[in-house]
Formats: sequence, structure tokens, C-alpha cells
Amino acid sequence: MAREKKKEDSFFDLVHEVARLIPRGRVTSYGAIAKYLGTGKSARVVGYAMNAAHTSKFRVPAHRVLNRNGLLTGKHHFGSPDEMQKLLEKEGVKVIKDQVQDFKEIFWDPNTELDL
DNA sequence: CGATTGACGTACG
DNA sequence: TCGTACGCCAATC
Repeated sequence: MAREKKKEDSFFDLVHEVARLIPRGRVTSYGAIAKYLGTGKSARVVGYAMNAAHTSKFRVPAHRVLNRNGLLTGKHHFGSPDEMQKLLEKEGVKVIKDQVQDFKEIFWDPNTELDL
């Protein structure tokens, strides 16, 4: 009765929330989010959670989450692989050959930005 | 309940 | 410097 809504405390929601906190025009890495969530070395779980982002009721800007190399590793998981790059460029992020330019300059680290 | 997978990361050769 | 192997944690089958 009291549970009118199922609270999804899954790791997914945690990643989804952080992903939504990413400012427009900024990008982050799976490892950064993983560390922020406490997963630490298991950046894989973050990527896995991103896969579930599609199932989240909220819109998760997964296109702002890249791997440690600033490479659009998960572009294939979008409706269209070109859409991810298109979205990033639309936000002012230059992407060449699936590689984000000035990745370290637009890199948004939740551990630094949120803990500031 | 056990084995496999996964949008990563780091270490080693 | 580049390529390959392993580890890590959680979800899914």
C-alpha cells in the first residue's frame, strides 16, 4: 500500500543521477563516475548501468559519458551511432573520428565538481 | 543459485 | 610505444 512506487535503488539509478548532473557541453568518464559512486575500479558496472539508462524513466545523457580515452565507446548503443557524436557536437563538444577533442579540458569530474 | 557478460581500467610483456 | 591479459562489481540468463 505505502509502496505506490517501486524505488529502484539499483546501481543504475545512481549512475543515472550522476549522468544527469553532467553540465551541457561537458563530458566525463566511466571511471570517474565509478569512483564517485564508490565502485572504484569497477568502471564496467558504470557502463553496464549506462546500458540500463535506456530503461530509466529519466533521460540520461549517456552521450556525455565516454571512456578513459575520451572515445565514444558506447555510441553503438544509441539509436544511431552517429547520433551520439551529433549530440555532443550540438552541445559544443568537438568529436573527430569518435574521439572527443580537448577531452581533458571539457572533462567533468563529479569527484571534483560536486565535492568542491 | 551458478556461470556469463559488459558502454572500463590498469598492469605487464 | 603498442598489444594482450587480467581484475573488478553488478546484473542478467
